[in-house]
Amino acid sequence: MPANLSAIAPALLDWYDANARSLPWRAPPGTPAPDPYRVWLSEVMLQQTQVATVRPYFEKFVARWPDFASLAAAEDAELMAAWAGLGYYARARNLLACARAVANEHGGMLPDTEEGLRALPGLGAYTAAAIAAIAFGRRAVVVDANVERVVARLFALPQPLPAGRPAIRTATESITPDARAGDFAQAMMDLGSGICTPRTPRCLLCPVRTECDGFATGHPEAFPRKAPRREKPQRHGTLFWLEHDARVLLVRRPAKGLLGGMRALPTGPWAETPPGMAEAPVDADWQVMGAVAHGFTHFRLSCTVAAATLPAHMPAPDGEWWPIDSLDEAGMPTVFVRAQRLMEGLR
DNA sequence: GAGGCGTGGCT
DNA sequence: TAGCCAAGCCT
Repeated sequence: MPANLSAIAPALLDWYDANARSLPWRAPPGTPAPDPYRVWLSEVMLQQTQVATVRPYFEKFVARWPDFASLAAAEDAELMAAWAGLGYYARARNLLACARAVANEHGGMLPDTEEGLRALPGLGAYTAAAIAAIAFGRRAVVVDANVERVVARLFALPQPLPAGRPAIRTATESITPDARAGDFAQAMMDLGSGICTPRTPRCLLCPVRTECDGFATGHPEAFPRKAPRREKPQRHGTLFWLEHDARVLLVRRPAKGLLGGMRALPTGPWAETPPGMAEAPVDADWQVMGAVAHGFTHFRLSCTVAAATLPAHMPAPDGEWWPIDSLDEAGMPTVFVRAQRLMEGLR
């Protein structure tokens, strides 16, 4: 354990006052708390997603839906399309459910306690604590992947993740100040993303280097230790590009599961071996146009792209005929956009 | 507890 | 360059 626990928060807050990143959802250090709506929206977008990726989505969302009432009134389809490309699409479904709960059951106001926030869709232990601290000034123990790394190094905690999480939480609790808990949390995350980085930490720039047991070991990058990952399996599939009258057939994927609720090209099964034209939307003269690859969280996907035109006099299958010229506005996940780009390259 | 669930940046 | 990793949540 670091010799002087009480020195960590003041040193970190001083550093934050001078070095805080300027972010569109963040109030400058020392100023009144930012709009809870913006804090909530940014925190959900930032779940497992880096700042640079989130920023343009955040700007687009607040311009279009500036508060809970406007977001609660959005159509599911337009919300899902606006989220396309950001990933983890359950977040978008929960975002809408949460906005509607706030608008309809909480008088348009976000609960201002960790417990109240935790009960809302899409808000887990981390996000509830972060919003309580950042938007409402509550003392809350905020632990994300950055904080895990910073704390595991400060305390040189030897236990591998995920088993070591309770010890990390206890250690974080021991250095969280009563005042400015929101700034403290954001300072820890700025430190983790810019200085206390995973591979090669910039310890010479670190404001708490002198308190850091991991630095003292000479190998801070060794913390936190992690259990080995499982290998990702390879799967194969077919994406179907069915044209008719300068339009292409799109479908809505099932509400839950992979890419749930998103607009997409029709697909066959994603299996261990290439499925060929199984489950094509119509019986047509399918031609293989190329292939696209994509990595998901837990498997890799390699897809054949097959194209055809709708045979004359054949009844149209279920789905939307989307104008090919405006396909960018359909809001499809990335693997389908890759297939779209492939087809555009062949025109 | 462990696995499902996206995507892009970095080394 | 091919992993590794990320402001996690839900079941």
